[in-house]
Amino acid sequence: MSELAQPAKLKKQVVSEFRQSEIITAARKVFAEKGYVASTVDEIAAQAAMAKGTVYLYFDSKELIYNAVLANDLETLHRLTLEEIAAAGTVLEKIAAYINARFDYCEERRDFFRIMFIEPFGSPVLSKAKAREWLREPVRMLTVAIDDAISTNQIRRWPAEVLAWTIADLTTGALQRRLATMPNTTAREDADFLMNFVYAALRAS
Amino acid sequence: MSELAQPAKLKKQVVSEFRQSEIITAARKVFAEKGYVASTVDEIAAQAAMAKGTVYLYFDSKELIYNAVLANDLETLHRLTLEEIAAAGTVLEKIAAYINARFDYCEERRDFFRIMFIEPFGSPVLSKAKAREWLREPVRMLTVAIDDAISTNQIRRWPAEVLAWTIADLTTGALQRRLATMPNTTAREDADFLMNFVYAALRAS
Amino acid sequence: MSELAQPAKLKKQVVSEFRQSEIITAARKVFAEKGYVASTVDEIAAQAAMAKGTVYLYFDSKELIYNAVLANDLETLHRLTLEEIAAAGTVLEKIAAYINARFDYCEERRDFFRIMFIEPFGSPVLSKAKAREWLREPVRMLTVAIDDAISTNQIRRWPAEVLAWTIADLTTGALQRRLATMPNTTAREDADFLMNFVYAALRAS
Amino acid sequence: MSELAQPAKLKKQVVSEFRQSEIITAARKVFAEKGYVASTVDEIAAQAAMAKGTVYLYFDSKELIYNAVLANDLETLHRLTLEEIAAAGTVLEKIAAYINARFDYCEERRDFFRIMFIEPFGSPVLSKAKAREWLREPVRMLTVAIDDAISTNQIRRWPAEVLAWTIADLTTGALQRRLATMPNTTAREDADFLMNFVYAALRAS
DNA sequence: TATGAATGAGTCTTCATTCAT
DNA sequence: CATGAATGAAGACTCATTCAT
Repeated sequence: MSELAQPAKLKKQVVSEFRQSEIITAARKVFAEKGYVASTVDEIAAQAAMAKGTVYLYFDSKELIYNAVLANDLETLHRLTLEEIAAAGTVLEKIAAYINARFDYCEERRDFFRIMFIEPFGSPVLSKAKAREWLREPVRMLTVAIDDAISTNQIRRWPAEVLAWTIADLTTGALQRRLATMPNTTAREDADFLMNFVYAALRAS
Repeated sequence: MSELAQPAKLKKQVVSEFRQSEIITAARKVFAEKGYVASTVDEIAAQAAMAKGTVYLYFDSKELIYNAVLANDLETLHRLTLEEIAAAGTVLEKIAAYINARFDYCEERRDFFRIMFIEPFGSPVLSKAKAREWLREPVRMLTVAIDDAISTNQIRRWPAEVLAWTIADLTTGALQRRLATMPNTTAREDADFLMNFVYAALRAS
Repeated sequence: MSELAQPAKLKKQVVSEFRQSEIITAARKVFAEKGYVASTVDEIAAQAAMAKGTVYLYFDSKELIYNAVLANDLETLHRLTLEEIAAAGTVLEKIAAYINARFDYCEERRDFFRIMFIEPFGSPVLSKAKAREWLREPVRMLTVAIDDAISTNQIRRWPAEVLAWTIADLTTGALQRRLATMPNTTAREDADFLMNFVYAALRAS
Repeated sequence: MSELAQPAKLKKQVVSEFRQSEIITAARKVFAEKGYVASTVDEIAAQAAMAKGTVYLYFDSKELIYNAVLANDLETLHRLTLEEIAAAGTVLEKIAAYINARFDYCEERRDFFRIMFIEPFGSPVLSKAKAREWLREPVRMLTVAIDDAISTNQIRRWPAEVLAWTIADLTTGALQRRLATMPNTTAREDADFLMNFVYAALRAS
């Protein structure tokens, strides 16, 4: 019985997680199109091809669905970003790693980024402050790398933290622009431009 | 009598405009805190210290209040930005003019900028696309100036339009950061940093 | 002073009554177009070319305006109808008097009749029951005349009261039809038809 | 399983239709008492013993509820009237058919008739003109029958169409009177009276 | 007396959440 | 577990009535 009980429980969990991910996927799409407030649980349920009541079996509220959508991608993005930065060697490579990680994930998860940029920061669900939290760590890694590079005279003496945030801003701005318009440049070109731009500034004597 | 008749009529208009501006001011604050959807006309009325019905005497709908709030500041910002850029001489000065105009107005109209950055682009009222419209003209002016400077070899050969948009991104990003957090740098410092950063990149050989 | 006081007071009354009749005239037009509920006091004031507050100086509520409008015409119509019937000699003439009085007044006071026929009888202001009250007296006069004519064998033996009400129905129906459509017959023709129709029935052996 | 699947779907439809008819029944009563404008959706919901939201599950707006109420009975009445007239042989029988059809349905559907007679013709939902539309066809049938009878000298030479409308007026008037007062005559007596009255007029030499 | 700006109660409609089946 | 019908709280907007000028 114990041999069966465990798997049974696991199976149940697996099913539950599968349902949750179905809902998250559906919700991501809906939220990306309309934003949090304008999206209805009905639409999410329809998109997930299940009944509204079923959605509430797996999430206690619309807000928690939203949080789950964000947490899901935000954590992945966060982890990827950190890994790429950590793996990079020089400060320039680390900066490139940051920019590329964001661009790559944006390509892959267009809907998620749309939500990130759509959502008001007065929203009940995603305070811009909280979103900024998630940037703090990669930015700190860049800051450290920049500080390091400055102290070894590899790059010009800039205020490291502000510079790191600025790199984040540049990246965010470029991605937003890509999402909001029909861009006539490729993501690669945009990313390359950003890197060249930053490099140029850093090396400037 | 004719001396009195005219002012009487004017007085009415003045009062009406004053009421409208009271409402706009109140609405700006409320919208800045909660965004368009989460704000209620009741709250706006309360903030303006008048009854809901009174608000509807001066604006036909919540959406029109919102439009008025934005139009009011957006046009001023737009005009100021264009004027400053036009008045500036060199490309570097024009870039500085753009950045400074935004920073100055942001200091002055913190609530307005909050709305600008809060509002979802799926919002019924302010599509991000439309907001971007307002940037198009100043960006074009910068683009022209940059192109010009490139062709006379004053600055390094960058893709002018992308560069101009990037400058806008940088500015927007820095302002957003200031609004979202309790900044420990002054606006002046932030603006100066941005300009130095851009200058450095432009001059880079 | 007493010589002046009286006329002064009278003058005031005259002005007041004039104002009231201005409002009644305006209200009659508005009510005729939209019915009681859909008409606003604003519209009535505008039609009367005075401020809304002024209207409330002379009437305490919208409902009282409505009552005044009806009372005004209803009493006139009532009086006219009774007079005409009383003045007529034979039963046939009395019936003709009833029909003609209604047709004539409808021509003259189209708006009033519109209101009479527009207004729902669940309306807070004019219960159909009350409107029917006003018919009771002329109908009774017809009933008496009919009874009389029957007892002297001038006309066929009909149930007098029902017949009288039926004559009223016929008249009302014809007038409603005239008001609701663009009639291609004259009022005279319609009235004559009704009279012939009734006469035919009465004389039928 | 297929035996069960079908009925399951049908059951849902049946329930839905039952709900709709519950709402229509409740709404008919409320509208009959107060007219369209003065009736609130809250009252309809209360009368139907359900929550307001439930009403909106089955009808998209108050106006559509009203339309459903009318369509429901108006079409039935119309169909019944036409059938009865068509089934009748002589012109007198056709006229009797018209009058009887109306009287019968009025007995059966008192509330519906109340609405028909209540509603202002300035109402957004039932213009008197539209209500008159529904009379056009039965009246035309009577007109044809009358014309026919005249050309074969069965009845006196009356203007056929006006006569037909007059018969409709008589009927409507009598029904209104019955609804507005506590009649001390039976419907049968009233209907018989009308028919005798019309017959008398028609046969008059 | 005349004005019309101000008020706020009342109505339709939407939608997150619950719960009986 | 799954369903989706039912609920009712909340919000935009209207308009009869009041009142300061």
